[in-house]
Amino acid sequence: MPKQRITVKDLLQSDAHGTDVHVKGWVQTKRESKNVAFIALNDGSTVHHLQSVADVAHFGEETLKKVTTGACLGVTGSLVPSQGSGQKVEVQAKEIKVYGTADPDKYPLQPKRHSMEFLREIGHLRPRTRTFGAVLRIRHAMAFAVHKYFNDNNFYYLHTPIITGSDAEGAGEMFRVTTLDARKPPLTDTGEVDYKQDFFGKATNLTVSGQLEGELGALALGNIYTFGPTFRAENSNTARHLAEFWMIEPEMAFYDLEDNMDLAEDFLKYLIRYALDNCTDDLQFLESRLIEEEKNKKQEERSPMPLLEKLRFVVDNKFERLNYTEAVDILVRSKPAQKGQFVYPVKWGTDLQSEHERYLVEKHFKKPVILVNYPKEIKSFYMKQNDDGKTVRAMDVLFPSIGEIIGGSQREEDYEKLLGRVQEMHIPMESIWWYLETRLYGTAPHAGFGLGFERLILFVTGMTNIRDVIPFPRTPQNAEF
RNA sequence: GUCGGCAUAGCUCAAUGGCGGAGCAAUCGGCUGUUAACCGAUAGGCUGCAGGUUCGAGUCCUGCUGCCGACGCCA
Repeated sequence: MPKQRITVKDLLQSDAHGTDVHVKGWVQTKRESKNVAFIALNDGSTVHHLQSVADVAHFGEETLKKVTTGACLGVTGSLVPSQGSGQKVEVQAKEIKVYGTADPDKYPLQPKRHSMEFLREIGHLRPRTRTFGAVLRIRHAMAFAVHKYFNDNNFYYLHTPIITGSDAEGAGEMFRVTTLDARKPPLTDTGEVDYKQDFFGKATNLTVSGQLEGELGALALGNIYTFGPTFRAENSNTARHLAEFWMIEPEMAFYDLEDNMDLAEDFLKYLIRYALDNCTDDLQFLESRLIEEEKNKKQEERSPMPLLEKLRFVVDNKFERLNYTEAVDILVRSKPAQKGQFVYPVKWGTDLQSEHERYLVEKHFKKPVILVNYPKEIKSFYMKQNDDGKTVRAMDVLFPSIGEIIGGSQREEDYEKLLGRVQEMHIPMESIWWYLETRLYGTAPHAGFGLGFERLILFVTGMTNIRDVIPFPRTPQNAEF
């Protein structure tokens, strides 16, 4: 008897008929008739189940009674061609070891479709569903592909701090990190909380972006990227926002905005192609799941194309690139604007609303769009100013249905211009001096961007809520599991 | 945070202001190999919580709580 466990994935590809195998996993369903029971087993290695066949007389009721949906089993048996049509091979069971039963009266997962809302309530068990298994395997593959892409292209993985003392980026509200007694913190003479007595001797927060530190890396190592958790204490309640999410932020010395766009497009296409090449089974499962789900929807609410076709479409087509100013022109002349169908008016100088971005991506161009050269007033202080005095070298990559997937820019490398913006925006020198010094000593043109990892996974998996593409979502009023 | 919607069996959902139901799951039985098996039966409920209107409230009204969707902030 082989002691080594073989995964369901390997088993299903095997043609070593007649050999004994040992497989372990969780029961998805059991179908039983008088003489024979069929146990569908899943071990997380693939979206497919293994069918193991158990002779009722051989095992007896006592054992088979414990084999219920959710139970964990070890099955030893002979790998044989399947008599049924659903699978090529199956395991004719000789021994069944029950590692853990799952009381069928209480186990919440059933062999049926559950709503995503219900599965969020049982976050500790939802990885056992096929849908979450598929999403989590794809998530893993995408994380691996991120590292592979950058490693193959000579980028260094830079670990930027998670606890930070700077509030410079202004990307959003921050979570305070402190060891002070929340009930009676030490106070200064003026009655403020005295963070000099805190653990780090100053006020600290969880990072909202690794970019500023990333720039330090790029201005020494050339090309770097970060890939880590990021925290925003915004009270955002949408299907696209998390309080804790993972962000990928490459930063490149000697890149201008064009280079930055080229990298962003190539990177996204590489990742999606990687999923198409390496996650075929999971993507096919998610695609058919989506088609099934959309049968209940009206024609106009259904996706314009199936998941795999949508992914191939993005890989095969060049992203549309245009200036913010051009985008505003298109929007002003658009049908919805003329008919007054936009909730928000389109005007040069204001940020584009979701409805405007969606119109450009989904109706006008019908493909990903990169918008560049935004008005400086609506963008961050560190972005390189254009000669027109009005715009900065910012870029947003917009994807269908999820909107902004990447935000980036060429950085301002001129010390005086950067200092000017810092002063205009009243950023305290004691929190930003080190950043400014990079422009004082051997400054260089450079650029970078941030890719929201979960937004990428949303797009690749076709899932609709960002809470369902991260194992343990953190959102306002929810830090369960 | 703003606006809107929803809350009924373990799950997904029905029920004109008038006796709370179905499918799935569970339990029991049947079935010669099934594919989210099939057939028969059984059991399962403080209709989210607190008030109010009414002869009568799951249904109408008020408040609270939770969830969902859209929007804002962004990635």
